[in-house]
Amino acid sequence: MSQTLQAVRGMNDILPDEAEFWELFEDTVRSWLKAYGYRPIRLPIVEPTPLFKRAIGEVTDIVEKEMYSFIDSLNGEPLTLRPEGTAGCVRAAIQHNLAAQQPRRLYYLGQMFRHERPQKGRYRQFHQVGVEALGFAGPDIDAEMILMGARLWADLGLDGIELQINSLGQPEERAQHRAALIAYFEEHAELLDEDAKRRLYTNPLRILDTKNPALQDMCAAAPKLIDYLGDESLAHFEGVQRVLRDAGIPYTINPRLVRGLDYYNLTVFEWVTDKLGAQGTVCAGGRYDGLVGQLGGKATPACGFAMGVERLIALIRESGGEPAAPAPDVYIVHQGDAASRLAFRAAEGLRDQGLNVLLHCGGGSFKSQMKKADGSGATFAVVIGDDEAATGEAQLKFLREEGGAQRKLRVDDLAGAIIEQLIDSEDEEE
RNA sequence: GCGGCAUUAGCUCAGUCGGUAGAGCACUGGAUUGUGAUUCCAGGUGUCACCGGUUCGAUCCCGGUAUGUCGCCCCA
Repeated sequence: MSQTLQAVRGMNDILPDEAEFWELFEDTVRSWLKAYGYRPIRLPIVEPTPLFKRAIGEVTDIVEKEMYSFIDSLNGEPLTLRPEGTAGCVRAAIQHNLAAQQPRRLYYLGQMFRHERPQKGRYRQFHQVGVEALGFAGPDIDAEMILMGARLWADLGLDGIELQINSLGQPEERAQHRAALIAYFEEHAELLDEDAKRRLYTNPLRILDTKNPALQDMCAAAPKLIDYLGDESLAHFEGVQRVLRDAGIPYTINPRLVRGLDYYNLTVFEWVTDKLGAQGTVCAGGRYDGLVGQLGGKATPACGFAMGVERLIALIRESGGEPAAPAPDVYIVHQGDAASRLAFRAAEGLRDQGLNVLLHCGGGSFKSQMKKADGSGATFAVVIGDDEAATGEAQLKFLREEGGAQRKLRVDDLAGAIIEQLIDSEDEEE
């Protein structure tokens, strides 16, 4: 294995077997999004670096140490490979006034980049489906987004994905809580470990997430954000929960659920599985009412979430999902110049009728060609040799049974015969 | 970014107490010079991840690097 000809660490090739599986996944996702009225938006992978600093927050891990940022050597512009999708989506919405007249439901799908240490479910280039709703203020859209998740898991045949929700309140409520929290931790400074000390003034909420057992009792008694929420925030949170209860969606309120990005307020939620090891969050999001204004747009309430495609696909695999390799309807076997010319004509004629056709290329004996025909999974083989070519005919052989029947037909009659038999066998299956 | 474990054929893996390596699957050809999946026969397709050290000799021992993996961190 040469060291120079390798993909960049943490950036994976998705080979055909896997890629077909991805396409099936994407088909499911697109029709699911359509069912909720979401429309696609396609955004650049590269954005100006300041966009992410302003949107995500200067002191977050993402911005501090995980972004692929560089200076465009041709014009000196600071650019960054997008580490998440919301910032770019909001930038586009502001630039094109998307939410000015009416609320918008938008989605996108594509790669994101973060320079983290690769691990299962965590790669440097990874893919997300992002879903954003701009211009909706009430808890109804938050709740609908959560219901969407539940439906998608069902559509994908997944279970055991658990919902956690929390409310971060409004910035001023968070600020009060944060001050109280820092004061509380300062009182217990002698208990704090190095990690906690590092975060004390940058991201004290994260201390609550500690896995250090020595800190957990102290954290359990720390000031709770929910006690700092005002009536409006509490009502919003209750509004979300009422829809969840009506829909019969089980959830747990996780007061320690904090987002890694600064722009969230009010509702935050996460869908988590315990089947993927350390990277168990497959979908997460929340409300970000301040972001549009913060990025220079007219104040617009907003809510969104993102799903990790690699993680969901790993989970589908974990649950026994296997891609059914798509097989052609027909494999055309041929030998000799005249036969080859007739084979091309036959292949295009069959494709005209909507059939999927693999035309054998590369020569070889009938025997080896028949092996490839079988290996392709095709339902039929069409065999054309000198004899058939002389009369404009072809042998049509059914491959999906032992010693499959074979009959000679005019090339122009192949499509009709094949389609007829395909329909018959579909009827039998039903 | 930190720590543990791993890396042998296209794939899944075995093996060599240090003497340059094997199985299954897959693949190629043949068993009827025009027919597959079954069966039989033949074929190894490999820088034993890379670089260096120890040694008469290293795939094996040691060090470094790369990549993967598990956990930490972080997060989708």
